[in-house]
Amino acid sequence: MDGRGRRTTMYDVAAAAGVSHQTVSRVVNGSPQVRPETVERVRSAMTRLGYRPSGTARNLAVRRTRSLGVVSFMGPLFGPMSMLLSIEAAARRSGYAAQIVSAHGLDAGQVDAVLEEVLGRDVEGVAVIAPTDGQARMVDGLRAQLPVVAVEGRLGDDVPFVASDNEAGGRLVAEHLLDCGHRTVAHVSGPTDWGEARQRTAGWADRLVAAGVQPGPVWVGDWSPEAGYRAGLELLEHPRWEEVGAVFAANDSMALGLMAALHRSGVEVPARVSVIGYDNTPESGWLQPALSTVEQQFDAVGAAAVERLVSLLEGGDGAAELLIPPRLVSRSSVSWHRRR
Amino acid sequence: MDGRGRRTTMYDVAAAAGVSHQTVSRVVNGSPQVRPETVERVRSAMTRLGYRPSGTARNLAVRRTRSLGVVSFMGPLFGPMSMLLSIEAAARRSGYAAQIVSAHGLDAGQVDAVLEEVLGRDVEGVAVIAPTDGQARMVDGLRAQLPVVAVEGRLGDDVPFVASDNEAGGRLVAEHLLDCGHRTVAHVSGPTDWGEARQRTAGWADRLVAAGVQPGPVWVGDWSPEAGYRAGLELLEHPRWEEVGAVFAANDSMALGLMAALHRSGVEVPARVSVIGYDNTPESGWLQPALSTVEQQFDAVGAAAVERLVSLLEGGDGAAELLIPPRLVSRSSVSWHRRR
DNA sequence: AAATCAGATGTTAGCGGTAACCTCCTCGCT
DNA sequence: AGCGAGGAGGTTACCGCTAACATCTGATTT
Repeated sequence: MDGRGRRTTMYDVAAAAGVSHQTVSRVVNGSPQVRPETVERVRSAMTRLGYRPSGTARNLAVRRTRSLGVVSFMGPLFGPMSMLLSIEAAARRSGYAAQIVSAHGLDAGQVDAVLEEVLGRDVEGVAVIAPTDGQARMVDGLRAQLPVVAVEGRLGDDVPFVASDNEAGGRLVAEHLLDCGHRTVAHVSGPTDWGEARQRTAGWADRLVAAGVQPGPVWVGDWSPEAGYRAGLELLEHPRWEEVGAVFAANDSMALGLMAALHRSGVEVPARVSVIGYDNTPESGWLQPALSTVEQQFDAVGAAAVERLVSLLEGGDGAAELLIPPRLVSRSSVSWHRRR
Repeated sequence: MDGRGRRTTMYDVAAAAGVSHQTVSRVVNGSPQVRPETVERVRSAMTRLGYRPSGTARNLAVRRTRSLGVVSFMGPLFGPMSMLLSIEAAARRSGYAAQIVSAHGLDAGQVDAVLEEVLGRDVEGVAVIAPTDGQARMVDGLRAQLPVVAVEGRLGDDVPFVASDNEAGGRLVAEHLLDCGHRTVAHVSGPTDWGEARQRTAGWADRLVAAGVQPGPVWVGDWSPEAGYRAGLELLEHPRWEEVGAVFAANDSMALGLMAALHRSGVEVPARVSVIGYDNTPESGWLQPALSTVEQQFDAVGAAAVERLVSLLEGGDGAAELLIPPRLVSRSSVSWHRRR
């Protein structure tokens, strides 16, 4: 800015350095077509005047913003949060800025406002972290306008989709429990309108059935510790409680609540019943007992999502679907089943 | 975009509706100076052609971007993460977009790159979440260019600063412990180059001293559960361990690790020793025992930060400093001290 | 009926860059 | 000496919008 509030432009620098604005532009963009001494003169004029190029003007001229929208439809849960960060980092590595817009509520008005918002920022593509159903249709308008990739929640068959393989995760859990000799296992699932929750449950059930084991009683929670706690109390009242040797909670928070309920009722984990969670939050290894769980590779998912989006922008066609395998983290909350 | 890749502009819409581009502009911006039927004609042309206004061009013309930079210098810790989200939400409520840039590392090169990045996006102001020292000087260049507000970590005396009142939080802890009859309390602090850590420690120590109690042994951790665990093990070996009736961990994660260590060694919490944390993470109420802790009002801090920044942009002068009081959450990990 | 006025719309000139094309100069070569 | 090539830099025309001012109606005033 100069004295009268006008911003310092290339033309000012050009005048000060005794060259044309185009030469200043060349210097700014590191063109080799400028003599070193000229570069020096321009550089010094720039710092003397405190010049900063206008990204806005540049974007307009080149007709690119190099920015991606990231819309996230939920609060500060561990998973979604980690995704957000990992996408931002991946985008930056690819030379794009991430325009993050997060909406906690999910009502139609909200969703529309968020989409308007992100569209209005001239992003070149959008990654939608939409783990619950019902956002799919609302996002239709978006898809018509620019490349979209769905992360963690499917948005429709024709939208490229990247996620952690929750079905595989569920299977991993079932397998681990079977390996440990468990034949009756209960489950506290996530909300049924979350694709991730359904898939974890499905993978788990499938694997059990494949082994000739009947999936045990199931409770539906909302990811919160409290939901796990309530499920735990009800589990203790369940007619088949005596037979239950293990419980699979669909995330670590619910596993925590569940263990709290069991503990309060004097039920020992893993001596009487094994517990396994999902997420591998930084805390889970330090719970009592240390929680066995499944770790998702958020970084890989975020990187893949950005990569797909960028390839779409560059004219490639995004492969339909990519699932990143999770891995089991075995700790002490699961133990061998001792037949009673 | 039309068939040949040229984007649909106001002029296209204008032509299609038989008006001038300026009238289209008026319609887009909801000017009352346009006849309803004209509005209708323009609107229909817009949807027919799939027109989207270019925010970039608009920003250039009005010479405002209405966006704020938010730079965050650390990883996915609960506190910083919550701040990020709350600032984004507050900014959006005030009509600004938040340009989030987060850097995990802190070396000089990194910091400069991040600042360049955020400056290059034409933000009007910047909120810096810089909880550790050493970023202060690096941010000097920024300050010269545009309004800056520091969040959670002071950036220098002349930079407006908004944070949760950590000293008050420390005092709250000490007071609570004193109220419960504890006279010897140990402390696992955060890293000493975090202002927040130092202030929690200072508030805690001050309050104890004011009550004529000598602050007990102190360990320095890095916020991780593991650090808490190690401190716990060392605490058990400490010559004065017998006298220690309570431990204040500077965040919930370390409190968790600490409790794990105590548990593993057969020390009962809170029967033998009380433990109190800081942060009130969603999980802390469900630990065993439920963790007493201090809750920070991240939403209020974020809102205040944005408010200050916006007021600076509008020519106001930011008040120097604002501290938001935290509140104590009393649960069962702290109990009355029974004199032995 | 001429003058006035306000509402509705059009015209022109930027905003701060980049792209494409053009000019000028110097150097090497025949 | 004449000529072409290429390096260094300048000119001009956009990019897609808004601001400011100009113009044109038709209705109202006198």
